[in-house]
Amino acid sequence: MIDHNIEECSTACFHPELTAQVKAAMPGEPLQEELARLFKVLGDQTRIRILNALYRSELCVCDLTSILGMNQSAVSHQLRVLRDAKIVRSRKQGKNVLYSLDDSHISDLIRLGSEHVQEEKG
Amino acid sequence: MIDHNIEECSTACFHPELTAQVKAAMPGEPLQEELARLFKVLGDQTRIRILNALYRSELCVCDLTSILGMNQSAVSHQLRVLRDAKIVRSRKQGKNVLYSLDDSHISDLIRLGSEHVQEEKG
DNA sequence: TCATCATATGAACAATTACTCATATGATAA
DNA sequence: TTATCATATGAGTAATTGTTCATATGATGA
Repeated sequence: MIDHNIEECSTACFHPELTAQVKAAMPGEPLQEELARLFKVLGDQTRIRILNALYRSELCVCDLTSILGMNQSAVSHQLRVLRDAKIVRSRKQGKNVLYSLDDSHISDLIRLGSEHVQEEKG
Repeated sequence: MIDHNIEECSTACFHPELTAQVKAAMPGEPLQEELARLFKVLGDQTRIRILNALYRSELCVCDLTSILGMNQSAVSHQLRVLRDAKIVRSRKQGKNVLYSLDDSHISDLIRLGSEHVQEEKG
């Protein structure tokens, strides 16, 4: 849904050849859309806390409820978001459902992001 | 604003020692909050497209306007979000303002995220 | 079977957000 | 100075989202 009614800068403002080069080198829209969706899922404190917990151990919903200090419904809703994004995986064990991280990339992303955040503070 | 009225599971449901261990090993809340904020900023397709463009070259707002096919106001608003998050940097050159990535961690994050997304497709 | 427990989910609501429109700012050129 | 151009920004709005409440599902044990 890209609007092509661009108000092009009058003359010397923009750099046509550079712009064309960059435009040609850009990743495809579907990839960028999925990438944004991935980051959006990571962009919530509750979900980050869930992932930081699951990074340390496989846990059932009830454990997470206790660790996060949130009610079960809220936790389950966020777990669904993470499951849909294939960031966490679940398996049943009796009455419980155990969750764990689905993908090593995710912990790498969290590690890298944490480094950035920590360095920025200094 | 953590609610401590947790409905603790009756008995054998949750694993107290494990839960305590994980709780103790969790990163501090401020770090997790900032991390979530960082990912939230990355979690928008327009901003991802801006970053993918700036990854390839320093560009003025007008260039970005052309590359993204969006109007100047929308681009400037998103650039502000990125500037506030210290993800991009700007410098004046005549009437133009040139933007570039502020931090190498960001391109690493985008690279890593892209890998994840691409592998997931297969 | 029925009761209970852990988890999942739909609806509703408040808060946030990305875009548009209009206008302001600040630099250059005449 | 005044006009013009590139960019920034405030207000308004539609869409999205995180939480809560109530309820459903599905497994276990009696």
